[in-house]
Amino acid sequence: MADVKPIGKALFLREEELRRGIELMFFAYRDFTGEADSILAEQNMGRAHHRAIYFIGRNPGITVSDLLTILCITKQSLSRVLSGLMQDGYVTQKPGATDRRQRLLYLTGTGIAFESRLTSLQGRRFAAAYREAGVDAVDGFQRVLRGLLDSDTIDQIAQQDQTRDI
Amino acid sequence: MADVKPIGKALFLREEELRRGIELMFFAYRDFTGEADSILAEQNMGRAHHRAIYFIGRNPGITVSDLLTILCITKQSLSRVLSGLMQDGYVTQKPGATDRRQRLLYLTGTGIAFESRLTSLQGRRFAAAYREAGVDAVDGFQRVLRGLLDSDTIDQIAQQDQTRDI
DNA sequence: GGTTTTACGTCAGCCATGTTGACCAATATA
DNA sequence: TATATTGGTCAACATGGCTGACGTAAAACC
Repeated sequence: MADVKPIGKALFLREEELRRGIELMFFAYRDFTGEADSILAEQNMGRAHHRAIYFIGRNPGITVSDLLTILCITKQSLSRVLSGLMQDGYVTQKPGATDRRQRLLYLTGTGIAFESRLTSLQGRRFAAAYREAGVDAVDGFQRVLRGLLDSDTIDQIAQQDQTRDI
Repeated sequence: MADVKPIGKALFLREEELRRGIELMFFAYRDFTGEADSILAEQNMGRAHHRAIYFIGRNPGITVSDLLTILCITKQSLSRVLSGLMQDGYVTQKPGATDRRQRLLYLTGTGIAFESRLTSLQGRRFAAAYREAGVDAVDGFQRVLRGLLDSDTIDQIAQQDQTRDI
């Protein structure tokens, strides 16, 4: 029976492997974010706050519209989160030097400390996974993840890298 | 200057690599789920429905409590989603043969077709990423993702695999 | 056989985070 | 000066998490 339909068997294995990838993505993302989520909850924040803090910390002086482009949410959703973060003293803004309509976003000292706490937590998880899996695995991991991206996202990441390297 | 603090430099590269992982996870997960999200939206469903449909399809006859264990959400959250799915004819339940308190969950024909549509969409994305990245990369990808999991999740996945192989 | 535990459902209400649409102010630019 | 852009804000809504309380049927146990 097993030898009669080698093609069917191959397809079955293929689907099984694809499902394994889908499921691993789900579980890994959940566990990866879960740890940070509980720290955020202590400060009455959610993932939306985390994302804003992370990308402001990563791109100090980023404009609101650039942050919107990265996060792919509406202005209103971001605005709500940002007002909270500014009120609680994690983020400050200052008008753009050339274009004074822009409000460039920065983390405060508190914000920097908090970002660092969250990122090192997630970083430790990654470091452990990388260490277990080995260097070659890390390369493969990143290659596959990049392959999962929309082409828009790829462009966007490339652009961000350029901006940082100036 | 670059040669004076090789350790600092190494740490910088390390942090940069960890951040790259964190960001790739965020973008890849978003893009990976985004495509399915828009199909789900057409049927007035969200990701919660997708997860339920997926895991019921993957484990036909699963009990509500086992599904809760997989999803890690509250009974009430799942209940809301399941009632909707049963009302709309994607899912049916039947009492357990040995334990009649249990309500074993199954996809209907409609449910199977819908699950298949969503999974093949996500599967195609994975297949493309796997193809681009190569076989070794896929192995590395899966090893790193498994390294990101909580130990509870690892046990849980192992147990699911056993159940399916019976 | 009676008690306790388990599996599941349901009602009410809260919160975070996403959405749309409309509208306003300041400023840059053609 | 007219128009476009950047950003904020208000109202209203949906989804999907959560808690707590309570009910019911069936299984398990003493």
